[in-house]
Formats: sequence, structure tokens, C-alpha cells
Amino acid sequence: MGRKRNEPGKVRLTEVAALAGVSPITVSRFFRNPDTVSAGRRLRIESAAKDLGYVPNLAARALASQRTEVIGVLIPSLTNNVFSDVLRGIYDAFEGSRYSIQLANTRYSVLQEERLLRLFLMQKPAGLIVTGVDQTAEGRAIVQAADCPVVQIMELGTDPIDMMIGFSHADACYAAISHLLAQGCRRIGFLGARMDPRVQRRLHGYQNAMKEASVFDPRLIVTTAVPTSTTMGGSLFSDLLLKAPDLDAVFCANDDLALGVLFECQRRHIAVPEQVAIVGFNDMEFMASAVPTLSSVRTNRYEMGLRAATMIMDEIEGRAVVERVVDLGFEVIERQSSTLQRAPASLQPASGRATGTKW
Amino acid sequence: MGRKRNEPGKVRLTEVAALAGVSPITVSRFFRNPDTVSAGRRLRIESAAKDLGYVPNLAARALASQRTEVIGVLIPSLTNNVFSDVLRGIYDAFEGSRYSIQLANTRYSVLQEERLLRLFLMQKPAGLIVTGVDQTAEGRAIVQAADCPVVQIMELGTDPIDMMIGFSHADACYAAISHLLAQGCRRIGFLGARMDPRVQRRLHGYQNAMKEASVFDPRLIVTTAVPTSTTMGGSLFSDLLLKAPDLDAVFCANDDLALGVLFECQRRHIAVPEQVAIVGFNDMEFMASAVPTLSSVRTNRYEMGLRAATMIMDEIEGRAVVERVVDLGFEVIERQSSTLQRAPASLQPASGRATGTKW
DNA sequence: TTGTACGCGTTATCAT
DNA sequence: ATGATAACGCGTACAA
Repeated sequence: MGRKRNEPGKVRLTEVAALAGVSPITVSRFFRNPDTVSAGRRLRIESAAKDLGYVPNLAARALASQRTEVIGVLIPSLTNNVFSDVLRGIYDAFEGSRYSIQLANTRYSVLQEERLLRLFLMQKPAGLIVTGVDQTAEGRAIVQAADCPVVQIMELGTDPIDMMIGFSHADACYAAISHLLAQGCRRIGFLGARMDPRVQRRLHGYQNAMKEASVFDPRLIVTTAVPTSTTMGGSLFSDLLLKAPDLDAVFCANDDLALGVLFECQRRHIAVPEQVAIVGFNDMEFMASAVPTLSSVRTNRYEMGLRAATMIMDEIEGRAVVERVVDLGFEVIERQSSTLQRAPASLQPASGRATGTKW
Repeated sequence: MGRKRNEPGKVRLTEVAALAGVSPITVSRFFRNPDTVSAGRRLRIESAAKDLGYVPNLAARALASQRTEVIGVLIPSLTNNVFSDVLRGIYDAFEGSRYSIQLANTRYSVLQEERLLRLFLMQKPAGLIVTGVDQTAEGRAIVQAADCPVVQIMELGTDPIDMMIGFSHADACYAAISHLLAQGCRRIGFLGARMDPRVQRRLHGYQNAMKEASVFDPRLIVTTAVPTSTTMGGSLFSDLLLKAPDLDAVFCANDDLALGVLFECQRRHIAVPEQVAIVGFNDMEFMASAVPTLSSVRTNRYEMGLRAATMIMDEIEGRAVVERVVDLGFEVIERQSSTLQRAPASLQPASGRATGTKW
């Protein structure tokens, strides 16, 4: 035998329809598009639904319509506050829309990513936002199978899955190093933690800049696979000082490290920027209020999330997305920590005001 | 007439069953609980599913079973990195489980919260994690209607909706102020931003401590509705200096502000802690590496998320949750920024090592 | 351990 | 603008 009959207390579309004196499909229409129902019935349905405390059943809706309004979002870390800005943009963009976000954390693992994509697939998502360009072949296949708009965020790469928005981490780092070189620095250290694909690309930018200036020295590079932190900035810097006591600048692959380096300098009474210049990456809020103010590379994280979400919605709703690969660029924010009077080519005032070089 | 028939390319349970030579229900059982299917059929089903590229349909599953494995999580902010720690705990706990998380951002608005709860309700969530205890009556009603385990996190309060885990913000702040008083400070400022309910409660703790010590002075309190930031810490401190030039300590309702105060002190050449002692709140990672190291109140955010999630799962899966209201406590971490030699009652060494007073 | 019969609550399709 | 009908893909209840 089948199961027992519908419980009497339950409120379905049918109950609302009965009370309003219309057919269920009219109620269904009312909830999806009120304008397609005549004013008189609209009111009757509205009050009937309220009286009964009707709550639409999303599962039934998804099953019948064969689609959902779920946007899957995959990020590698919840700890790294770079992603909180991106997420804020995404959530803001979907705010008030009918879409809801399904967030998952890959923990910088492509296998986790694969597993999570498979999970997403079961939900028949309306759109997908994934981080980076390093999906496995299998991962890409799963995404293709989802058959929905996809945006890769955070960086750029050849052959996007669908759409893409980000910037070149290598170029951004190259620009930061160029700035330091322009300030007269030659012994520029590189500090990196976690060493995920994007930090790796920053390292490449560093190497290129240093080699082109004929000042490359592998001893200037100190990295760790451990996640980033302020404390880690201090220890990496200490390591760097041992390997290269003559350094005159440090590029930090992110701002936490830079803050840690600043504190370590204070602890060791190393003058910033006179003895060691510092440049970070991401331009977190605190960089501008440090003493001295800390230079960094501004990346448009909030806008990235916002536009990624907008691209998804435009695509779903049939508005043609012409710019399918968006380079958001970056900006080297030159502050006190890397502004040297001795700078040969510096035309910038040595103030704490942010002066930007837009790429 | 009805709709057109099933597309031939589609892979359902039925297709897998046909290929494996079993009935659909056996395939269904296999996917939910492989052990209930005999080994022989298990293998046949497994390979049939793989060959056909079968992906379970979550909507159909939810509709048929009348339940989901979705846990709704409501937090007030994505920017405030206090919540990234909580979230990390939650995500870690659900990692590898069959549950998936639906995260939503209330932006510190109870009306938003209501709206989001209503949205969650449509999904028939298996569990709910909500922030704080200040839900509207309507909000509480919606949560009740969800008829699933609920955990309120971040703080404690009378009459929990269901379960609760957090700590007393008033007590935590009271303890921090007591520490400063014990160090000999009397003119202790209070800096607060955003002023959400939990910061308000910290302010109450401050007021009680100050009044009990007969050193309360409203001019020592500077707050703003604007969200917290390091820069804001600097400006609030500047405001405070104007209102109370004779202050000897500052309690900051969160660590960002404390960092901003430290920078402002550096900028003004105010000695920390000799002229002004500083204590923050939350004990973010950077506090321990600042110069001087910054005192703070440690809150167990990661554990809070982890345990909240565990409580939900235990409840869903029928394991009795005996401790339904959990006080996670806090710890005043005394570092250099608030350790004064002149301290009359100080028995702690004036080192940068964290010394804890556990409540 | 496996299968049968039926319904979960909604929407697509076609017809009026 | 509204309604009748069938189907969405799966799990529950019960039987064997």
C-alpha cells in the first residue's frame, strides 16, 4: 500500500485555492507573478494565504519546475578576510533578488572542490561562482554538467569555463616591485604564506621584476605553506633577515604579513621605510592607519563579488553579458612605508596620503 | 493535457535500476544506506550509476521524504571577522556530514532576520543557527514554526528558543575593566562602534564596573553607530582625548578599534601602557604580535560555532543534548598594553606573555 | 533483503 | 485571465 493521506493541518496551495475559491494553478501564478492574476482574485488569494499561514514548498517547486534559484559559491577559505569582502559583494548583489546563495569552503583543495561541485550539482543550481582557474579536469566537467552560468573569480586565465572576473596577480606584484625599485630599493625580499596558486603567481611577478632589474637573488625569498597571520609575518621576516641581512625592502604577499613585519621592525628598532621599506598586498583597511602608513596593492574585491553576481543574474535572465572576461585591475597604493626621500625617480610627495598608480 | 513525457537523455533512479536489473527502491536504498543492500546488487547499482552519470535529485528527495538536510545559519555581518571564526567552526563541524549550510546575512537588522527566517522556512530546514537573543516576537514565531532544532549563538539570555551557546558580554567587559582597575587605572575610557546589542551589553558591563569602583564618568564613553574599523579606532580615541584629556586607559569594544588606538598613540607619541593602557575585545590574532602586545578578552568563537553545529546534529539524530544552554566563558588576556609596574595589586609579571584570568 | 503501490506539493502544457 | 490534467523523481508504508 501507499502512504497515509495528507495530514489535515497542512497548508498547501490547494488549501489556499479552496479558501479563495480559485483553482490551485491560479494561486501558483499569484505567488510567482501577481500581475498575471486579476485584482479581485489577487486580494482573495492574498488574504486566504495569510489566514492559513501558507508557506510555499521550495522542494515541490523545484521538482515541478525543474530548476532552483540557488547560486552555488565556492571559496577556498573562510579565515582569509580577502574573501569576506568578495562575499559581501556577492551577498549584496543577490540581496532582495529571488536567488539564494549556497556557500561552500574548499579549504584550498581541488579535491574538496570537486566533491562540493558534485554536491551542488544535485541541487540543479541556477548559477555557480568558483574561485580561481585551477579546477581539475573532473571539476570542470562537473561544472559543465551543471549547465548554468558560471563565473570564475579572483584571477584571470586563458580558456574560462564560462565567464571570468579578476586581475593578474603576477602583474600586480610586478607593479609593486617596480614601485620599490623606483624608490631605489635593490635588495627586496619576498614573504609569502599559504602559497596557494594566486600567491604563487605573485611570486612569479616578483621574480620577473627582480630579474629584469638584474637584482634577483633567491635568498631574498622566504615562504611557508602555513596559512598567513600577523605573527607569521614577524617570523618570516626574522628568517629573511638571517638569509639577507642587507635587505632594504620587503614585499609581503598579503597585508597580515606586512603588519607583522612592521611590528617586528618596531621590536628590532628597524626604521621603516628608512632602513627597510614595506609593501603589502590587498590594501586591507588597517594599512592606511598604521604608523607609518603601509603601502599595499589595492584589489577590488567587493566589486569583484558584486559584478560576478551581476554577471550571473544577467546571464540567467537573458540579458546578454558581452564582457565575459573582466579585468578589474589593481592599484599600487604608495604610502609612507615605501616612500623614500632618497628615491631617484620619485615625483610623489613623501606624505602619508595614498597616491595611486593605476594600471 | 499534461506535460510532455520524460526526456530520453535524463538519468533517474529508474534508469539506474533498469540497467542494474533491480527495482528503483533498491537503488534509492543504496544511495541512502548502502549497507541495507546485498553486496551483489550493490556493485551492480554502483557501476550502473557511474556508467549513466546518475546524479540524485535533491528536490525530489526533499519532497518525497518531507525533510531536507539543510542547516540555516543567520549572522549579522560578513565584514566583522568575529563571525568568520564562528563560521569556520560551523563549517568544520558539518564537514563530511550529510548536512549542507545555508548562510544568510541579516546586516544587524531584525527585520532582515525575519525575512530571511521566512525564506528558510520554505526550505524546511533540518536545523537553524541564529545569532543573538534579540529576535522579534514574529521572528521567534517563525523559528518555532520551522519545527527543528535551533541554537542561538554569541550570547546568553533568559528563555532560549531551544538551545543556546555563548557567553556574557557584560561579564566579559566587566572583567576587562576590573583588570584595568587592578592595574591602578581610574580614568578608563570606553570606545565602541556599531553598537549592536552585544556591544551595548559590553557597555553595560563597563558602566557597572566603573560605578562600583566609583570612577564612572560619562565623558569617558565615546561610541558611534558606524561599523568598526582600525581608522575608526583612531578617530574615536581622538574624540575621547578631547573629552577626557586625563584618561589613563582605554577599553575598546573590539580589537580593530584597539589597534587603531595603538597607532594613534604612536602617532601622538603617547606611551603605551605608561600613559595610556589599552585593552581590546575578542583577542584577534594580531593582538599578540603588536608592539607593545595588546591585551584583550579572548572569546571562544571557533568552538562556539563547532559546538553549536554539534548540538544541532546531536538533536537531529536523536542523541539527547543535555546541556542545552552552554556558557563558553571568556578569558582576559593580559599583555604589555595593560601591564603597569605601578600596579598596586598586580601579581603578574610585567612581561608580554599572555597571562589569563579564567572566569 | 527486496518489491509494490502511492503520494509528496507544485508547475508545464494545453485548452478555454 | 483561468482552469484541467499530468508529470516532476523520489521515499514511505506495508507486504512478501
